[in-house]
Amino acid sequence: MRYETVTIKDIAKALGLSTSTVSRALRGGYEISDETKRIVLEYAEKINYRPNPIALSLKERRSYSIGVVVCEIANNFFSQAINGIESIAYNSGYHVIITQSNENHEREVLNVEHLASRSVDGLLISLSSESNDISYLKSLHDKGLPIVFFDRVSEEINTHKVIANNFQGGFEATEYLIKCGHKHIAHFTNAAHLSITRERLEGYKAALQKHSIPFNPDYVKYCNYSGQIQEELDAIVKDLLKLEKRPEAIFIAQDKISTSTLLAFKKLDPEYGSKIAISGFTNSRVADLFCPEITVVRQPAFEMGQLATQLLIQLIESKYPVTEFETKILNTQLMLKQLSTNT
Amino acid sequence: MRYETVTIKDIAKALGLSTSTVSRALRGGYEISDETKRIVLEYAEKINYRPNPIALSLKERRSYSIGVVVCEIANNFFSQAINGIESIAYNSGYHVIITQSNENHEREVLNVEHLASRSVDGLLISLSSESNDISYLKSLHDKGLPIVFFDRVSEEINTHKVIANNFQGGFEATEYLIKCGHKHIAHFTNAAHLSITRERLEGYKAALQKHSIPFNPDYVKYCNYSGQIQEELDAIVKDLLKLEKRPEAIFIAQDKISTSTLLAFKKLDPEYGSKIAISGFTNSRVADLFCPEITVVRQPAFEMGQLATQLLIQLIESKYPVTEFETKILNTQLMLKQLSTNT
DNA sequence: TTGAAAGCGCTAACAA
DNA sequence: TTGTTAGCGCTTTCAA
Repeated sequence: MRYETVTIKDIAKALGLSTSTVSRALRGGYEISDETKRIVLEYAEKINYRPNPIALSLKERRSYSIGVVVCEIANNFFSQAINGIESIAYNSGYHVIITQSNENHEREVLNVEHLASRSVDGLLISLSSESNDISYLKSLHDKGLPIVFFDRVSEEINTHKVIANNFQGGFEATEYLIKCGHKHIAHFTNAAHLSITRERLEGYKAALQKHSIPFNPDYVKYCNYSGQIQEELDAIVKDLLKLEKRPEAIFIAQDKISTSTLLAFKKLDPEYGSKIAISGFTNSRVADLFCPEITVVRQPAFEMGQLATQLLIQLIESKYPVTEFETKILNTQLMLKQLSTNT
Repeated sequence: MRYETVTIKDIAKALGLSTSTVSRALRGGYEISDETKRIVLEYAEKINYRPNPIALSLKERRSYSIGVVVCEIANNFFSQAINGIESIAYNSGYHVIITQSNENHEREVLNVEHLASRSVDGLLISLSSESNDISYLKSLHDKGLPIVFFDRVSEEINTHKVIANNFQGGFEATEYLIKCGHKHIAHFTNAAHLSITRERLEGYKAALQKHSIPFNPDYVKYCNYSGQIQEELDAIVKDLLKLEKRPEAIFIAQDKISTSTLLAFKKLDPEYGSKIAISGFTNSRVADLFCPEITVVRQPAFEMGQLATQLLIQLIESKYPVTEFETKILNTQLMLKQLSTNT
């Protein structure tokens, strides 16, 4: 025994009742006298009785908790999404268990299996950039574990999905740069196979096409670690600097890639770096403070977390197997600068 | 039943053995024939058997998991500390359950009680700024729950503590500003009663005193929500702007307070804001990118997380009640700018 | 209205 | 070497 806890048995013994009577009194069963109920409740209150959720989980095969897997929590998008998740979960009586994959497939699998074995009632997941093969998830899903994808989703599993309008975000961010007069626009993005990567790239391409700017594959750079490793961006920026025609602008598809890019420029060619125009996905509060400034595409992270959680709880609490699934697409927002006199 | 799981019973039935034999085979007990062991292990592997940790927790009254309570995960200091925590915990066979209090006492209590009732084997906690009364923690600690404080600690509970050298950090950050030639130096900090607030304030005062600069209480501003609420800083900056003698510099004790301050200046008086010298505690990677730049005091967050976890696991696994506790103080680092030609 | 007993998955003391 | 049984905390038939 690790440390003292009051159990139903203690109450039963103290009151000269059976455990089942105490149990019924505690959960307000109707087949019990008001008097007994009162006595039990009062005593339980007095000794600060708390039911043991582990025993309940074992019995009910559920835990009133939901598992969350994201690649990293030190990311404004995910931490905001998690706040959205918690806001709904707590109000619906669920606890939230947060885990991070660090963009590592193996860690993702470990996390998911741990969550599943701990009887989470459902799973919210944004895939790691290494996760090509998600058969491990599929088999859990097939066994009946409710799963809702958000942000980085997969076609391989048929369930609810909540994503930002990545195409729109990519399109607007790119078109903004075009409207600023730029024609040579690079694109730094995540690992190639991720859903968000594809969608944002499509938006980028569509904007170029609309304005009759040729697509140049040399301008597209993939980051397998989503900007978490500075060296990755240093190498990419070096590549860029070697190009015959250096771009005048970059559309960056991810928060950390943006900041790592700025840091790389600052280190490798601050002169050029201070002139280049950048637009990018980020949910940072402080992007406004950066030099150079970046024009921000913001995702409704909090709402995405909320919505994903609502859908998940719906799945969990559904009396019948759910067979109709939807993919919710929430609009991104291009944050245009206030044209103030003092910048 | 939520979803299909293989149990030891299934294996026993399939193999015509008793559950205890299977159990022993699985956990490699010596009192078992190699043959039986082989058969069981092979079959378990084949059907992908996973022991049910909930049943284990119920039986052993422990869970091989540790609970973490921080005020917010969207904070570089804490997310780095959590990475340190996870690095040690995983290697020692523990899982980590992360919760956030949002600087809210009630939420902190809920989180801790949930963690405790879920049989976490120990607790790592940095107190919320609202948490004056920690008797709820004390009673858990008295019942035998191992607790290690980090960052924001309390004297009321006698246990291991891991903190940064906040005095030193405050002293160096302030003295740096003094050496830059500033004499009127404000100090923005957290809620007054937090340990980190006291310690950093002492460092600030000591630096002033060393350089014979009088301490002006009007220059010290407390943020009860640690900069998480922009309005709080807007109000403080407004106050500052009204002062007869505006400070030329500010030492800021917290990450979010720094960024919220910069945003407030940008909004309220960008002219003045761009001239003021700022030094502050932050573990952000991107502070270098800010305009104006801030001189950074960095805490060894990752190492603090690691150390706290090592101490906690030591407590958890100790065969005897531990009565000797220590407070580890890790040095902060003042990040001086490379004097480059191009800034 | 209350109690006795079984069972959730697993381990371990005791028996065989 | 293997099986039987009790028990972790709780709920829930079934009996009284």
